[in-house]
Amino acid sequence: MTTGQKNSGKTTVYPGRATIRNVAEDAGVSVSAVSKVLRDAYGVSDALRKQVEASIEKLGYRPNASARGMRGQSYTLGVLLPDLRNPFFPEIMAGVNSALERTQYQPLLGVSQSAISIELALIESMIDRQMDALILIAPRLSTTEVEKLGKRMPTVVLGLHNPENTSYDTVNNDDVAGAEFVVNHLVDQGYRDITMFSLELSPAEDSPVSVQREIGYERAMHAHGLDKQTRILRREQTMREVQTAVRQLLESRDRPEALFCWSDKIAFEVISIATEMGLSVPGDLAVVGYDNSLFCDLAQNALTSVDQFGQVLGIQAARLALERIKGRTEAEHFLVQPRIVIRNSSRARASR
Amino acid sequence: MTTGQKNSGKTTVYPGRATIRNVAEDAGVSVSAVSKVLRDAYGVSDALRKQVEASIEKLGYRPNASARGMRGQSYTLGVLLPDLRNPFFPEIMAGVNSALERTQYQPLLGVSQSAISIELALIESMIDRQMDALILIAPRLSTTEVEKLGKRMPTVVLGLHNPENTSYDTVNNDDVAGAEFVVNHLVDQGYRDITMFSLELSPAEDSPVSVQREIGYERAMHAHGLDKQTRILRREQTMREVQTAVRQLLESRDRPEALFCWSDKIAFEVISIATEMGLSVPGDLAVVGYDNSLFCDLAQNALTSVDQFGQVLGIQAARLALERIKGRTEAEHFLVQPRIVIRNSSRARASR
DNA sequence: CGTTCTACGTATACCGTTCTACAAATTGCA
DNA sequence: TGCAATTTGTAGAACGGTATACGTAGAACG
Repeated sequence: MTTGQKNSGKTTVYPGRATIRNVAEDAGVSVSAVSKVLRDAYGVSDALRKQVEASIEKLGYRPNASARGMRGQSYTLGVLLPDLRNPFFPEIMAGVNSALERTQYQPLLGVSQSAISIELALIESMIDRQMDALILIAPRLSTTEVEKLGKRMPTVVLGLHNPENTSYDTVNNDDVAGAEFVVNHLVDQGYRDITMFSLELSPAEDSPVSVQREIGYERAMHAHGLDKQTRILRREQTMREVQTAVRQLLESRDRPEALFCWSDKIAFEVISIATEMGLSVPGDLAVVGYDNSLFCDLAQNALTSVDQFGQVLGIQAARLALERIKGRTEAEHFLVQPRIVIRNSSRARASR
Repeated sequence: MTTGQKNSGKTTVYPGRATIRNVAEDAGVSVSAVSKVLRDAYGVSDALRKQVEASIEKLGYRPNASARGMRGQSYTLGVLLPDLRNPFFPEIMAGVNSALERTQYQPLLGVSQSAISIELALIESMIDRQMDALILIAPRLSTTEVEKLGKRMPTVVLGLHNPENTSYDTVNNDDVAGAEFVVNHLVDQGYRDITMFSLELSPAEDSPVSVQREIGYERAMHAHGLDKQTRILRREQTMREVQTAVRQLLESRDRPEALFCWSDKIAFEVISIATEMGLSVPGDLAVVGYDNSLFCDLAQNALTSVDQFGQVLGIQAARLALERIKGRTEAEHFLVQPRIVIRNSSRARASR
């Protein structure tokens, strides 16, 4: 029979809430009038607005986002993060949040665990949920796929350089400049043999930030006449991969004087392994990171790092997303100038 | 009339997608039939199912979650985090994600920035968005408010002990036991003068985890006859508050031998300040944290900490939420037994 | 004074699902 | 064979908003 479902009906266990119709009735006006007030649409007298707003207040009415999503907007922005463990991403979110604070829009996060399959599923699922726009943070997707996505819905991307594309906006810090700052600073402190620890790319990805940072690194090394010392080590981001590579590098005869890591996360790992091996930082090895994340400031790390102003990036991303929703269709590309924050991990090299 | 304007008028710049009607048409069946297949409902022959599934596949159809939300479920779970910067929360999320991986349900995160006003707004906004259930992680809300919420919709709470409540489920680690482990371990290592650094509560909050950990601390200290050494320092979670308090404590004449911090985040800060002051850990001060978060393992921290199995907590929370959605109404309370992970920061005390 | 604007409101057709009520076809059984 | 029971499928009314099309006053204008 299958009649059993006791809580089947729509009334379920949990009580209903005021609808736009209730408000209209209470205010003695039409449903359309209420809708107009809600949307701040044309053709509403002051008196009507007051009237309706009073009823809304009185009934504690809140519009149902699903219903809205069916016809117009859902007032929800989807934000896609690869990983919550990277302390840089929270900064961006803080920016997004603060930019949307006083608007009707609500950002909701999805976490892809750095897996491209989950990333794709998450994007689809956000589209299913009628998100008004998507903010992708450091996506694994290829630029062509993101470009396709941008044609489907308003899209803003952080951490993927591609100024030529037309269908989506980008927000980035100037990774080339950031890397140049690092090399210049290290050279300044007396280091010459500077290796870069970068990210191994899967074939699918094409222009994430690490590539830009490599360009900046190479360019600056070249400018200082250090072509012979130029060395880039690339590894996937898994702990095991990173640890063995770092250990190997630090144990080898030609251990560099300084190591520029493409992210703080890697740099912390480097400090850890160096410490374990009895090497002192910066005495035996200078270390520089990228992101200037929370933990750089702790004395046990004291990590020199490039600050890319995550909050600013987040604020701009939110702004661009809202503009897209409002109707802008030409792509816009925002670039923040980073700064280097100097700490003990790159202190001047003692002359030998 | 109203033939099939394929692009349906208002579809703006972005193209439409297949609807349940398209699928029905393509498969040559009724809309209800397709809906039944989607919901795995009673009264579908094998042949029909095959037929419909083929069309779904062919058209790349995906149900619109907003439309679903209007009638029944939205297949979305809202997860509320106070703060992304705390490295413990990602663990929980990983658990939630993995538990929902193979289901139709999608978890979406909201971040309250540890502000009770944002937390409330976020909860409302998730209700507006027809979330099927809410998972609150370490909420600032009082238990009474959460209780009210639990009557409105399926709710699971992490990090708020209240086994007596009836309207919502809880998932926790045994904080009392965890704190006892810490004290027992420190005593074992030869420490006697053990201070606890805990959390200052606003009047609104009533039983967060820190209180439970205080109870465990006090109980264990008492069991070891260390009532006279029992000392709890409470501070709000802001960096400034914590730093000045720690500095003061470490500078004072009666600096403790060991400091048990209610969270890793605090413990890292303690290590930093101690390092800055020239104190060695554990030589001059043993430090223990709580959460066993990612960075404990780094050699520069080497922080002994209590592992509360965040992933397990997340998995259980997701399970309970799904059960609630399915119709369970009696509250369930899940408790995980934590374990202590011993590292260098609490190494045996050298006898004086 | 008749006509055209403009400002303000309303009626109502959707949007894409779910799910109840019901019809039709098939099966079971005496 | 007749009739009830079961299985399989369909029609169509919601759900709670949005937005178009339209009606109705006054005001402005010639």
